Amino acid sequence: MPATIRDVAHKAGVGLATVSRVINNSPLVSETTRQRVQAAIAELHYSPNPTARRLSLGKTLTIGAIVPFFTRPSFVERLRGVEGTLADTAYDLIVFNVETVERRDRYFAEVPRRDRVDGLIVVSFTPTDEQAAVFRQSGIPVVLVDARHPALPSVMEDCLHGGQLATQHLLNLGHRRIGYLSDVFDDPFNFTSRSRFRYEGYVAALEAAGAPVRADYLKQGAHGREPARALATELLTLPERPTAIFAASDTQALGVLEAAREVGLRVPEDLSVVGYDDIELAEYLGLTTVRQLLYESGQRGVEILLEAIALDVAAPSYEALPTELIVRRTTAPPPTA
Amino acid sequence: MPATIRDVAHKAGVGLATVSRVINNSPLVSETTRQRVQAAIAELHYSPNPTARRLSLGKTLTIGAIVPFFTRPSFVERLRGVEGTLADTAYDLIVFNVETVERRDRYFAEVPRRDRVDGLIVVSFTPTDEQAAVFRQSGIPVVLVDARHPALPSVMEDCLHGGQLATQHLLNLGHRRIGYLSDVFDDPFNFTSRSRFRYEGYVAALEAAGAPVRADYLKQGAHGREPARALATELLTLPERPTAIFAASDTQALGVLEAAREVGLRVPEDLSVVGYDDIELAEYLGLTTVRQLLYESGQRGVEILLEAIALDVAAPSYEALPTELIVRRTTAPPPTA
DNA sequence: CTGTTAGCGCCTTCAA
DNA sequence: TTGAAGGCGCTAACAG
Repeated sequence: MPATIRDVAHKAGVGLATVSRVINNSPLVSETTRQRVQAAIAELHYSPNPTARRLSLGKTLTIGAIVPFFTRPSFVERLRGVEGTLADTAYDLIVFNVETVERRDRYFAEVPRRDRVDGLIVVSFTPTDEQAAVFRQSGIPVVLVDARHPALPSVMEDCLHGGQLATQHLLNLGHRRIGYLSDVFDDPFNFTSRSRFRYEGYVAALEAAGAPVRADYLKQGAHGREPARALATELLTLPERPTAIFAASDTQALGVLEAAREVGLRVPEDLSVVGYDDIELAEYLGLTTVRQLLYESGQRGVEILLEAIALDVAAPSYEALPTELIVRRTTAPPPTA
Repeated sequence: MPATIRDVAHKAGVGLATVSRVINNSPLVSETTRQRVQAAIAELHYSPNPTARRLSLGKTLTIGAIVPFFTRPSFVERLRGVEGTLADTAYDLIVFNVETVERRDRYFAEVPRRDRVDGLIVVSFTPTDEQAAVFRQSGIPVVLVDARHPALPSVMEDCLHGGQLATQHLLNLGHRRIGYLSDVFDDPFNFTSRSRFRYEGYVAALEAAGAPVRADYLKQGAHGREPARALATELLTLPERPTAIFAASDTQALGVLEAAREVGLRVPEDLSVVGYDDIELAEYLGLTTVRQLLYESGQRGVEILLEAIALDVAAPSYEALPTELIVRRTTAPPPTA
C-alpha cells in the first residue's frame, strides 16, 4: 500500500490541498511549508497515484499508437521515434499492433475514445474517408504517420523528392538511359501511393535534365524479389537496354541485381542500380539506395499530436519529410559506349 | 462528453448499481431489467470509463514491458508475443524502450509500482540482485523473458539444447572435426551467458558421440562479423582444420563464411557452417542455423505473469524454451578424405 | 433482485 | 497562504 496524499498531509501537518499544490509546483505555497511537505513526501516515498490523477483531471495522460509494427523493420523504427519522443513527457504510450484486418477494425473502433487515450498516432495506414470521419468524431486528435488523408494531420516522406534524388544521382553520373521498376501504382486517388510519387520524381528529374522518358523503360509488376527479377530481365534484354535502373524498393532492387548477374552484366560497371528504403540487406550488399527519416517521422507525429492536444484543435495538415540518398557500391558512371 | 453510468441508469430508470451489474455480467439482475439497461447502453453508445474503473477496482489493468526493443529484431519478435497475448485480455500494454543505461535505471525505478502497472515483463535484461530485490519489493509480479534470475520467474531459451542441436546435426552428417566460435563467455556466475551454454551443448553432443573436444577448435573474441572472420581464419589455417564450424551467432557465422571464401574453401562442399539466431540475412544467404521461439517466449512470459497476478504470488521459476534447427545450404557431409 | 451510499486518490473551487 | 469540501465515474458492501 503506497502512501497517499492524505498520509503526506497528515505527516506534514497541512491540508490535502497544500500537498497537491506542492506536487504541482503551485506558487501559492510558502517556502517553509513547501519544505515541510517535501520532507514528508521524501520520508514516505510518496508519489501521486496516476489513476486518481487521471480521473480527477479528466485526462488519460496516455497516447495510443496503432502500428503494423512487426511486419517491417521500418515501422518499428517509426515507433521508436514515437516512444523516444514521448518518453520525455508525462504521457504513457500504449501500443496496438495490427497484423490482421480484424485487429485493425477492432482497434479503430475501440481505441479512439476520450476516456481511453488523449491522442492517437496511426502509423503506415491510410484510413478510408469513413475511418477518418470516425477519428474526427472521436474528439481526440489523431495524427497519421507515413500516410496521408485530407481530413487529418499527416506526416509522410516526400516520395517525389526521393525519386528525384535517386534519378538525379544517376543523371549526375552521366546516365541518360534510366529504367524505373516498381509495383503497380495504386489507385490514383490514393494519396499514399508511394511508388507513383517516386515515379513522378523520376520523371521530373529526367525532364529537368532533358533526358528522355521512355515508356519501355517503365516496368511494373507484383511486389517481391522474384517478380522484380523477371521485369528487370525484360529491361536488360531490350535492344537498347538502360544503363541504370531505379527500383522503387530495395527488395525489388535485389531482383534487379539477380537479373543482372544472370544476363551477365556487372554492377556497377555495366549497370547501375538504385533501391529505396535502405533495408538491412542493402548495407550488407552495398546497395545505393534512398533512406527515409523513419525515426523522425514518429517524432514529428508526436510533436504535432502533443501540440494538437495542447491547443485542442487538430486541423488537417500535411508535412513532407525529406529523404536521403545513400551512395554505396552499385552505382557508377555508365560504360563508355 | 461520453455518456456515464449515471446517464444510463437515468435513461433505463434504474439505479447505478444495476447498470454496473449489467456491465460486469452479474447474475443478480432480472432478464427484463437487463434488457432495458442494455437498450439504454446501446442508445447512448455507453462504455465504461476505464480510468474510473481502475481507480475503483484498485487495479491499473495495465501491463508494462521494459524492452531494449529496437536494438535487435529478435527483441521485437518477443515483444510481439507479449502484445499478441495481451490483446485478448483486458490489459493494456505500456511499452518502455530501453536504449541507454540512464533510461533503464529510470524505468527500473519508476515503472514497478502498484499504482502504475499490475505486472511487468522485462525482456532480455538480467537484473542484478539489487534490481531483483527492488522488483520483489514493488509488490507486483515481474517476469523475465530471455533472461534469468534466481529470485524471479524467468522464461528463457534452452541454449544447451540449441548447442546440442547444431552439433548433432553436423555429427549426423558425418563430421568429427567441429570447431566452435563465439564471443567471450560472460562471468560464469551470470546465469544468462548464452554462448557458454551453447558451448556446453556442443561439448555434450560431441562427448555423447565419442568425438574429440579439442581446445584448439574453440575460438573466442569480440562480437561482430569482422572479429569472427579473423578467428575463423585461424581455425581454417590450422594444420588439421575443422570440417565444420558452429558459430554462436549468425553474425559471427557471416564472418566464418567470409573467411572460408578468402581461404578458398567452398561451403558446404569443403566446410559446413552453422549459425545461431536465424536473422533475416540467414535466410537470404541460405545459412543453416538455430532458431529460438521468440514469439513464444513473450507469450509464455505473459501467461506466467497473468497467472501470478491472478494468484497474487510470483514464485521464482525457470522455464526453458526449446529451439529449432533450420537446415539450409551451408551444411553437408564432410569432404571424403 | 434492486437502490442507496460510501469510498478509490487526487484536483480545484470557495472561504477563511 | 491555507484548509475544507465537492466531484471525477465506477464498484462494492449494505439495506431493503
